[in-house]
Amino acid sequence: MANMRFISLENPTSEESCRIIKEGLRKKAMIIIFSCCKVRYYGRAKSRLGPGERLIIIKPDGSFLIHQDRKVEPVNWQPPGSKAKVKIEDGKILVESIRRKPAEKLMVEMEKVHTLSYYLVKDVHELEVAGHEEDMRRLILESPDIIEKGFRPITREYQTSNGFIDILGKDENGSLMVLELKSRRAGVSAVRQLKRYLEDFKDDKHGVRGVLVAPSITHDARELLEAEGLEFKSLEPPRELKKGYKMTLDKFISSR
Amino acid sequence: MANMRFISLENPTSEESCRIIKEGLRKKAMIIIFSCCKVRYYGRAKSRLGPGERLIIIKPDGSFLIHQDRKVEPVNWQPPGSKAKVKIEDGKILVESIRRKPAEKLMVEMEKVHTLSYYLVKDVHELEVAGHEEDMRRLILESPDIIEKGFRPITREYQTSNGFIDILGKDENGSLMVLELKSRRAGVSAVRQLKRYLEDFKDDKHGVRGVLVAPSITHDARELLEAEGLEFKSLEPPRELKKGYKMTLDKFISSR
DNA sequence: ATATCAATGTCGGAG
DNA sequence: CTCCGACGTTGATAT
Repeated sequence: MANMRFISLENPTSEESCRIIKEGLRKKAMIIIFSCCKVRYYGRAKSRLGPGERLIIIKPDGSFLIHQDRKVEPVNWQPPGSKAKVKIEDGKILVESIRRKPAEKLMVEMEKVHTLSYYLVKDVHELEVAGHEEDMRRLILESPDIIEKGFRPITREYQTSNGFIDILGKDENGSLMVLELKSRRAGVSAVRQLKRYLEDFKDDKHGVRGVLVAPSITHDARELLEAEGLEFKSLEPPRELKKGYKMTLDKFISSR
Repeated sequence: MANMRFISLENPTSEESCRIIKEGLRKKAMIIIFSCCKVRYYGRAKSRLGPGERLIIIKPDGSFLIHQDRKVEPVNWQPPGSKAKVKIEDGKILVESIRRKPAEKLMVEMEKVHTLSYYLVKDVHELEVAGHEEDMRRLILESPDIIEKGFRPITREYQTSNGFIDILGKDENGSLMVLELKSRRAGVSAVRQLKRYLEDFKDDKHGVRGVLVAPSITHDARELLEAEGLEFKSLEPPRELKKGYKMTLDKFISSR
């Protein structure tokens, strides 16, 4: 059993639970508890959750999650870097997690632990994702003609008094073009954002074109856009994952 | 054992795992799996996650979470309403979760299941929270003098061409006041938002005051605010939970 | 179903 | 450390 990478208990006593949770915290394990509990939180906001059965997760990095049987979001949580402590009070297990700045405290009082386990986790891989606004930006900078024939980018992240323009460029006639990128369906707020950027250029002699670039646009946004004399260019964010990147990197490292 | 509200297995075979997961899905249980797995996702974006040990949660409402040993957010997930299926392929367990609209698919391929359990969850309570923007709004509408002596709200959620104003009112001299509320430290984006709302009123004869109401403000936001002739009022969101609300409601229901 | 907006948003990157 | 903006944001509410 010396090799055991995890421990799992059913219906442990409070004393057993307390001991195992402490052990898990000391070993920087991922601790999983299914129990009937009450929860209180105080910090940026304040909350209270009456008794019920929930899943509690304490991660090696200090992240602390309490999940109900619905929704993707935890009902209560603490971020990475938080410090957890456990003790017994009136025969019940109390788990606290504290964050220093901002000062926040999460308190879990367990009536009954159904299962308790901890795991010494081996996981080195990071998620690889494609399809973000940044992927669109790269695509446009590499292949500007995707926007329209003759489009030439000048800068990315150009600062105006109303925030940063995603891409600034010129069309084939030399007129300035301000591109606002959205990786998802664009709403009126995206149009308003584009409109604000253009305020800095309203004295430009050649005239300036504002172009919203997104996979699609809502009805209201389209109306506002046209009323403001702006343009829409439909573009899907590229969803290409780099092929074999990690493999190559691994090879490089192991072959040195 | 007929009363058993949960099942928990250590190092189950693929066949056992598949059977138990199916059973859990059928019973609308909360399924918890700790396993070495690879993950792929395709939908609004696309992602790939190489092999590693992770915690997988399938909730009765269809929510599907994959948690690594760090961070609060799941590395991959599906929202409530998604449909999960499980099968064995090449001796490995494949779990898929599909969402119809937008079309999204999550695929988990498990190399080795360390623990597998499911729970028939009893949890009726909802979280009670205080400290939101809405709590600030209520406080101001109930006690307008908190903003300044003589302040009188006219409407909440007043619509402009640039979105909804949180609270519109008048000061003791009859000048219009536009309040923008933030329950957290306000940044430049909050000031820009307030600035936009005021555009609709720039022709007002009495002059209009724009007031950002938040517990604090960033340095840059303060500078922009002052340059634009706007004001800042420091106000903490009240963090008062209703006392004994549920108790009273329960009593009411049980006493009918 | 769609659109809008708050959130203990979380998270990453830049200054 | 703070600040700023993107996110497969999620979740709730109003239309």
